[in-house]
Amino acid sequence: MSVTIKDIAKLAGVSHTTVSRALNNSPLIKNETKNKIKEIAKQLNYVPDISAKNLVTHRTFNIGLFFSTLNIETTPSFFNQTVKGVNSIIKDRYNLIVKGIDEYKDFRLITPKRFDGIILMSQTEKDDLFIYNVIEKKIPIVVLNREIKNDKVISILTDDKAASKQAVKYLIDNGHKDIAIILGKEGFKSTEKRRQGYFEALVENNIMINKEYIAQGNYDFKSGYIEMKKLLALSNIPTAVFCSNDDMAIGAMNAIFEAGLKIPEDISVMGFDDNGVSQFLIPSLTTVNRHIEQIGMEGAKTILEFVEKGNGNGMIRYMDAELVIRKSVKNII
Amino acid sequence: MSVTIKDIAKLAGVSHTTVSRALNNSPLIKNETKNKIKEIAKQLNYVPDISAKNLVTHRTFNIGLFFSTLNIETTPSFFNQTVKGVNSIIKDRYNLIVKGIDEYKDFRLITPKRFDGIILMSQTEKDDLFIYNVIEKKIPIVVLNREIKNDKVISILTDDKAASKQAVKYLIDNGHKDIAIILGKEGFKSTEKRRQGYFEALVENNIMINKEYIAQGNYDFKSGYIEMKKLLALSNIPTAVFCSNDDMAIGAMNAIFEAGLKIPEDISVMGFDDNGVSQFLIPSLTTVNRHIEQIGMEGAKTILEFVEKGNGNGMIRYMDAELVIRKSVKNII
DNA sequence: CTGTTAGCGCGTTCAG
DNA sequence: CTGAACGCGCTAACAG
Repeated sequence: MSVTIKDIAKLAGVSHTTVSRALNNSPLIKNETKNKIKEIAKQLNYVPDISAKNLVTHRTFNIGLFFSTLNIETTPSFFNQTVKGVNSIIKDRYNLIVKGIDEYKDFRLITPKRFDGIILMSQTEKDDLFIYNVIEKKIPIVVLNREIKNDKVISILTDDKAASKQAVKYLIDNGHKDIAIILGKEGFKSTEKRRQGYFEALVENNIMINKEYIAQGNYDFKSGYIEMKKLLALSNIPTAVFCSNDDMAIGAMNAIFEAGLKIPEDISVMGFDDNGVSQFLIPSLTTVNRHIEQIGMEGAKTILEFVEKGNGNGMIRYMDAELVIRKSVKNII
Repeated sequence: MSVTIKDIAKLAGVSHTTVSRALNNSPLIKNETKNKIKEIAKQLNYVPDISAKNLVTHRTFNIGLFFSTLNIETTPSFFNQTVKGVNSIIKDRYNLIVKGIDEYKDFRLITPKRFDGIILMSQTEKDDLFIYNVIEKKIPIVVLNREIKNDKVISILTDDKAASKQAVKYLIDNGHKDIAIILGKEGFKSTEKRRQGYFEALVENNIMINKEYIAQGNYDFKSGYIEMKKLLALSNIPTAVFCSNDDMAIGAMNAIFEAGLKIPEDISVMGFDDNGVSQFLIPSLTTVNRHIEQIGMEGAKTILEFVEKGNGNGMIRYMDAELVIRKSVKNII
């Protein structure tokens, strides 16, 4: 059997209580005995029995990292960056439990007895049910990527409007005026925010908004392809296209190549997300990096503080995104 | 406070032991009382306290999924597929704890008290230290992606040799004879296996092996680019290149485009891995899919059996890979 | 078939 | 500053 505080107690000639206190750095214990006990613990390679500890402290040292789903809708690099970011903070202090919400039949197993705190990388409104369930059970929660207005939840997300505005501004700075946009999925907040950024950039630069240049995509590869085809069929083809995410940008690029046109010579393409593929495309895609990994890190720091110090007042935090200039946009001035 | 078996016991007018047994489907309990107790438990929304349970059963319901690292060397889609595959089997029965080995300062926290079993997606020999540590502590382990010869560990991996042989055979079937290979990182088992497959395919088809066509890469994008440049500088340029992974294939494609050549018209390119990017390239990359997700699923099934039934005799299982035909290889017959 | 009793390893009163 | 005694919620002997 593994060593317990009792074993240490015997060796140190004290009670197990003293050992417990010493190991937990209680101020009640003399430094001398404390050090002695710690020394013995180290030599015996003592590792606390987490279950026993949890039973009495009501903690678990489990942090849950939930995604709306682990399926195709979650981009690999998005997923990877999030887990990486969170784990880089959590390290071995906590267990990081990675799950898709859709793997749970019901939420009975989501309890404070199983999770000290939860980070949710939320991608759809359907997650709200989950979120309210978690709040109800008084489990600390941080929501990434979506804005949740509730005084119990902390949201951390990119300022999509500012980011897309910056992206479109870059196109304008490169001399483009005929700029089309392929929108994301209808009804999504991010779609709306990115659209707003596009509008604002145009308006602030006195460029008329051309309805023909507004295409309704749905964030997937195929919709980018289809909508781009429509844009190419216009009598007045845009000189640049802002795609609301990289997947659609790739679809659009395919459509452009198929039409026998060149990027960026004939038409410039701007993406959004920096999804990990975009740097390898030919030409490499100019896009917006949302620093997902960093959002994961912030989420982790926040939940730890929440869990350990109880600072859990709801708030919404915006993180900056970064324009990544590569080779799919041409300066036409 | 949450409801415990004692609460149920009171309501049912039995002892808490009986409740425990009933809920665990002990054959010692009459069906009648069993049903009654279960009914009450359901109405009270009873969820067992996992810590208390663990304390006495010495189980944790934690399965660890470890990667060599969560850093850049682990491809996002590789990572994503693995987690997805494993979780699709584990579901909510176990907590899946996802970590990079390099997040642990030492392995003191890796104990049977914290993990019922461990799945290791191993990518380097350095993991052996970790593996032996786990074995020593008698934690059930399944190693994915690397061959571990030890009667305590079950390995599950692709038959790289057969797979690369199949890939090269496809090139040959398409009329190619001047086939170059860009090897993976020196010293890696996979590099060697894939090289062997290449050799065998050529030999069996009576094609002379040309030393000039064997380039030493290291699995990364850049090495593919550099080695391809060298191949293009040959007096006798190959008509096809087999790259030992997709990342290098993408690098090679860039080199080819830079040289003003077309794929597949001027030169055919074959990858290996189907890394998630390859389908979006232009042209899309013909490659070999290793079904990582399925390997994850098998790993999960295996570890569960190991943990729950104790079937843990070391063995090595090979999984089939699949040739994915896309547009980067031309038939030149 | 069911209940009584004990104990898992730890933290926490309450006394000293 | 330290220790004795108790209890967290659960399962496992041992009785009946």
